[in-house]
Amino acid sequence: MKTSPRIDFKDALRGANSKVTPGRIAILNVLKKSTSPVSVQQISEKLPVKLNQTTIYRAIEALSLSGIIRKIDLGETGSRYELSMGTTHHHHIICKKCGKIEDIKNCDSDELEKLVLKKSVSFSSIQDHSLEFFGVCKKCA
Amino acid sequence: MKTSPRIDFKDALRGANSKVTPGRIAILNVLKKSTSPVSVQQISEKLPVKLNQTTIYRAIEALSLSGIIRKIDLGETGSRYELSMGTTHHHHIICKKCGKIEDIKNCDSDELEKLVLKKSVSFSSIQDHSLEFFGVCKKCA
DNA sequence: GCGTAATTGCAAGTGTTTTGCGTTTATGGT
DNA sequence: ACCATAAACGCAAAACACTTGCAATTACGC
Repeated sequence: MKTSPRIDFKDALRGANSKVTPGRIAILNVLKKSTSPVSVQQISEKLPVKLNQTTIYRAIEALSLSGIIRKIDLGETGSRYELSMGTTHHHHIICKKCGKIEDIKNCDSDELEKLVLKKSVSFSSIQDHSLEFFGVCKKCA
Repeated sequence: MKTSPRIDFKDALRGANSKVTPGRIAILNVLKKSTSPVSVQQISEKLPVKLNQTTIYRAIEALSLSGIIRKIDLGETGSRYELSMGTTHHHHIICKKCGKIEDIKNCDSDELEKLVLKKSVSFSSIQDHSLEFFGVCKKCA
């Protein structure tokens, strides 16, 4: 009997050699509740307990490095973050009018990376890629 | 007899209802000379005549809006810019070690956008996308 | 419980981009 | 060529995103 693939933040933190602190758990819970990538500002606002912004930045850095969360760049001034564990690599589509963000899943990214590597003249490996689409959502159309 | 598709910055500016000023021409020439997207800082340094940074930012904004240049986001702190006119849409691959940036051309982006639009549940159109790859170049491998 | 290294808070600093405002300049009409 | 005027510019200051140094606190293995 398989246990359901529940996300255990404590285990994830321990696995990353990070201390389990209330602040980090709180940040991860904010990301968990969010349906799309959130900014540092938004994380700060949604936190049930106030955390110093330096602490948030440092937590985010640690969580990013250990792969628990993912940094998302949408061409805005600041970066956004989303939970990485428990989710597969995916892309986003952003409405240029209202800012709505939707996930795009099941794109064959491996194929894409292979193709790009073949086209490149001076690269030997690809580790990652970011692919973001910008358009207009149905509500704004 | 076809005239070669030379880039005329003055015409482009006039076509965008922008004044033709030495500053803007200078900025465009910096971008023209550059082989990869450049930061505002880099633009400022490469300028043959010193321009106030506010002026650079405002020029960049105008040039972006009129589609003469393109904003490129590589997950760094600031944004980069490249000439849009005279080039076709393309992607980039960035070396995580040395920062080298190479253009990736001839990716079938239209196909990709069509596919993504089909997968999306709440979007009705796609205007643009950004696709950046991160890896290691041969020199750094 | 205790010791220690990791984490946090605070204050200050850096880098990027924006805003307000008064001056200068490009350009269309004469 | 001149003039009017809207656009562009320079300067100073501010807003915003993020980083750093350091001292105080806390998680966690023993």
